[in-house]
Amino acid sequence: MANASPRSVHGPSILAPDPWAPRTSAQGKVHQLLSDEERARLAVIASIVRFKKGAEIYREGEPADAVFNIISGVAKAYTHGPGKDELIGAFLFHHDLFGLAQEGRYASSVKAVTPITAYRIPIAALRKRFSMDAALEFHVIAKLCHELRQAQRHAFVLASKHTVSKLILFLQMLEHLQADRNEPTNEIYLPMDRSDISEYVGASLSAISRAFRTLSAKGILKVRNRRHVKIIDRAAFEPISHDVRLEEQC
Amino acid sequence: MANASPRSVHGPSILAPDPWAPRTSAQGKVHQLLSDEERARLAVIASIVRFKKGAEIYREGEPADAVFNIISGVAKAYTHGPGKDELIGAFLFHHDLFGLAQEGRYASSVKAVTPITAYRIPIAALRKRFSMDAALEFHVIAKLCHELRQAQRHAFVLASKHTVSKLILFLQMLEHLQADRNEPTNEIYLPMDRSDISEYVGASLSAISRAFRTLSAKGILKVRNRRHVKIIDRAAFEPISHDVRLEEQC
DNA sequence: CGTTTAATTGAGGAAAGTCAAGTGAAGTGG
DNA sequence: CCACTTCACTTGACTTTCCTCAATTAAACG
Repeated sequence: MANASPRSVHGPSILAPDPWAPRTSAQGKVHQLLSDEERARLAVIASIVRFKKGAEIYREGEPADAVFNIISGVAKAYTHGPGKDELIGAFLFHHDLFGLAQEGRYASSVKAVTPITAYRIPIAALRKRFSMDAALEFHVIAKLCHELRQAQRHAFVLASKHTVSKLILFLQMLEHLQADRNEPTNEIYLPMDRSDISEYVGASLSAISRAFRTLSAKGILKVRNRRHVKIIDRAAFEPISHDVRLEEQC
Repeated sequence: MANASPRSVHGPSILAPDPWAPRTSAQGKVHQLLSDEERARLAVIASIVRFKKGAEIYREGEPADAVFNIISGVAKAYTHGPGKDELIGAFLFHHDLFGLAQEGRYASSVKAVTPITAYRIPIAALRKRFSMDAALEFHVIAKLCHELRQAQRHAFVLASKHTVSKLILFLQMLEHLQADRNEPTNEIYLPMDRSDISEYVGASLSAISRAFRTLSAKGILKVRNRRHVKIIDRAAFEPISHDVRLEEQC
């Protein structure tokens, strides 16, 4: 039920805008970066794996022997900080690529937020393909640029001072991602629970709860249920995002 | 005076660990990812540019026609958030690569923190090289992975709750980067001013000032002058990083 | 239908933000 | 070389927000 499944699954799929695409061509559009041929070739070296909700896909520090490409479901990448608490670094959706390593070991842990289906591509095989297929490499570069920008947005969320702003920015991110995946955007779907959100935006669980309350009390947002919210007052939603006091609007 | 200049400048230089390096080989080491040959080839299409301290190298949203590779000096990448204030996304040092684009436009602005010397590589030419040189592409992938991890660390800094922790994490990052560049690490050099630091770690200018004061009052740190600090009590410095209350140590 | 997990809400206290004033250092020009 | 201007940084007082801890309520699961 998670994500729309493609009509025919050809193989691994990377979806991202080309960072250097000429400005004349379709802007702001995400493209399938792999040709059917490439996907088919990758499919040969990939296997399909499944994970139950909450399952750990891999753990930080483990030897990295494969990368993953999500077919359906949502995962979270998190890392155990120097201290005790964790920080969720990213949520991973359909088409996302993860498992990139550092010194041969995974740099973060990944856990399934919903049931996951994914391609598992052994690194050795992938690397071999790299040396034979320059286009594939380039597409991975494009994807990485995309992830880098995503990380930049995350930084923005973390940097906002007020929890309400964090939440708005977070919801906007989700909405954009949803749009990129061609899913309906009249409502925002929250696959993760409140505590995941709080760990992602850098706030306490209670603060998130209160922020939802504030936004819905002001009629900016409607919380249909735990997993579905709808933007009512988009005018208030969009620009306010960042640090403008919402209080002034009453 | 900024950074040590290489004996002979062959051309652009990318320094990063190979993300998938076998565990048997030198771990944790950064490598020059480009062969002399590659650097020479890149040098042909690159030009050397200079910027004064404080100069804007490019601005967010401008058409991206070149990437840069720092020879000496320090720059900062920042972005104007949805609202009014800016967020510094990264500090860029010797060997760093920046100017990667989104939809043909720069995703952030970059300004020189100290005087800068850099290679400027036109994208068109670079892309052409990509299609002929798979190894080069792979090295860019490695560098991007490295930047991604750096962004992850930044997220950690932003996510810590107490300013003192943010500052410690930040200083640790600088120290590691310094070590990677084979510079002396008995003292940490801060090329940027306090306000840059505050924008990077997500705190107010005053808070940073107070955090320095706190650390130096506790004898953990010695602030020799605005740009140079020395870790005195490393035992307190290392583990405490994250959110453990420093107060408990008194 | 009871049990477990997720989310909300309340109260108190600590930390950081803002605003504004004061201090120190660096750089300029005479 | 020194006085002056300017900019960077520090410090203080006050306000606000968020975190912590704990108690409830609501929803999911068997």
